[in-house]
Amino acid sequence: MLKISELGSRTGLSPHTIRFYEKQGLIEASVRSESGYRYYSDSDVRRAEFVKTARNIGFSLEDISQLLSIRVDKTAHSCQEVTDITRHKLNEVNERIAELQSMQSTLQILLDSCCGGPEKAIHCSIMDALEEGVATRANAIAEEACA
Amino acid sequence: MLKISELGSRTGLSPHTIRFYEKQGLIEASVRSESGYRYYSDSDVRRAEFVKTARNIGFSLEDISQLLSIRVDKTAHSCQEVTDITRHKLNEVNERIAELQSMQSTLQILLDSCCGGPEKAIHCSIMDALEEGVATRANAIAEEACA
DNA sequence: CTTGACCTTAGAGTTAACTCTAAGCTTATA
DNA sequence: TATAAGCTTAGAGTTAACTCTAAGGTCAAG
Repeated sequence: MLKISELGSRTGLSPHTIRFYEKQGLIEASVRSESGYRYYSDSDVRRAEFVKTARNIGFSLEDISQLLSIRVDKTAHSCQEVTDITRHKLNEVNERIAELQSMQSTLQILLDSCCGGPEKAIHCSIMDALEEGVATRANAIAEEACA
Repeated sequence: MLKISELGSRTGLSPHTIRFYEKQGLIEASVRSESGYRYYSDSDVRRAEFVKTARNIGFSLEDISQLLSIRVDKTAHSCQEVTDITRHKLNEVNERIAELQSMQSTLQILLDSCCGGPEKAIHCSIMDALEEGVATRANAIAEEACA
């Protein structure tokens, strides 16, 4: 049986975070000492490691909560439920990547357009571009949709 | 002179957001009526549009605040200051993209490994992977660093 | 002169996932 | 037996960027 800080070193979670996860219903110490100390069994540790792994991948605590429900009774759930959660997460990630790539390309274009030197910013092409309204990829799509 | 909701339609910002930006010191109405109504001049509108453009690109309000300081007195600032802000943002965006791509590849691998069908989740390879601790790209890098 | 749309303010609420604080017990070590 | 490290709790604070609410004032049209 591990104490909370020991579980912390096993999983890379801080005791604070472990207590927070408990409040969120994700993990629990199966034993409490008389004085109230949390003690974690092997099975508790595996559950905490599952949570940490899912968290590393990028799942939200809400996603993880669903995955944990499946985990405690796998016969009551299908692979499809698991892939649904995973696919949904992948879609979110893909969308966010697309947004960031749009920003990336705009920022790169701005950087390429400017001398970046000690010159006064009066003729700075980045400032000019911001003044004129730079078309991001997202904007371009929105404008196309209007046309 | 435009009223706040008119500025809103010009810029795509809600009156709420415009007031919020004012509280943050980003924009201001150069005229207030006796009754307190905000009235925005052409110059105010251009400033608000500048803010919106920068926001679309992905700059934080803090970044924009700096860009606006440069904007009001370009002779006191250099192109380098502008590119520094831009490059810093690009670095952030690149880092975030790398993180998300790591998640993306892990999620894709998980999805490819699972049947996704109506089968009971007992032998679900995604659940198994989460149980065993999936190595994300970030993890792999961290583990290499330790070895 | 009333209706309805719009404006004002201060301040609270939202989201996610922590992160920390204070005040007080418990436990292990020297 | 001191001392320090570690544990407990409830609850507040953090971050960014909004977003909304309540209570009331203003203005244009009919």
